[in-house]
Amino acid sequence: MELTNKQITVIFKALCDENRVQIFRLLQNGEKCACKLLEAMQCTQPTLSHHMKILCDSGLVNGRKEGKWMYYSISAEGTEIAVNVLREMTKVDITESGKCCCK
Amino acid sequence: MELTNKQITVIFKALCDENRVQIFRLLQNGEKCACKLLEAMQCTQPTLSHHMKILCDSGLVNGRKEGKWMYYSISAEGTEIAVNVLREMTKVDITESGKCCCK
DNA sequence: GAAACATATTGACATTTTTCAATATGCGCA
DNA sequence: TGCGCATATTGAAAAATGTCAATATGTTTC
Repeated sequence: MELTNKQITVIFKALCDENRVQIFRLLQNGEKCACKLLEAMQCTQPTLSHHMKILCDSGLVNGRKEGKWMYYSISAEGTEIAVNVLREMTKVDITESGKCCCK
Repeated sequence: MELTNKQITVIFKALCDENRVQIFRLLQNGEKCACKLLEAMQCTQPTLSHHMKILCDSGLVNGRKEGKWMYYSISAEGTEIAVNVLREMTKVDITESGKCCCK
């Protein structure tokens, strides 16, 4: 379960764009298909598709294909991992004696 | 305590860059001055300064000036806020009846 | 099979981000 | 005061990211 720094950035890149934050908001009340998301967003279909790819690659969103429709939802597992990673990397652990000194 | 989408992206942008992830790692065992961080990083001083600005602006890192030295540390409050924001925005809340349907 | 539809991919362009060299600022000390 | 050191800022170039029009892929229906 040890992620590289690179993998960590992939997770948080998902949350770095205002449009993608808005997409999370739209997914909070359940799974939505791409066309519904597109209606609500102010972007073109290829742009939405691009954002959904980044979201899915981050693991925070799941994609499910059903016929010609694509359904997206927030991933409970991905979310859990992201919270744990954030917690882990911001955890302060002062085991070394003393603090940094420059004098 | 309601953050805008823009403000949320500022928080997570801090975690979007491999160098900044590495900086978090360096700060995990306590406050460090800029010169110590610079020693450990593979970048120039202006680049480090730039990353530290982004980290401080995100609220995840605190900066403290002491004479000509600058000390940085992980912010417990900022970390707490970031975890809460992440939790909040990935929380699924199905209050609306039924799911999205495209047919 | 062909037409209609939903979504993905490609390629080009614009914007943002990262990086560094050069320079500025601010502090301590002789 | 003036020098040396630590850090910040500026400006420019390179790299990454976001965006769209055009096109491709895959699915359903007739």
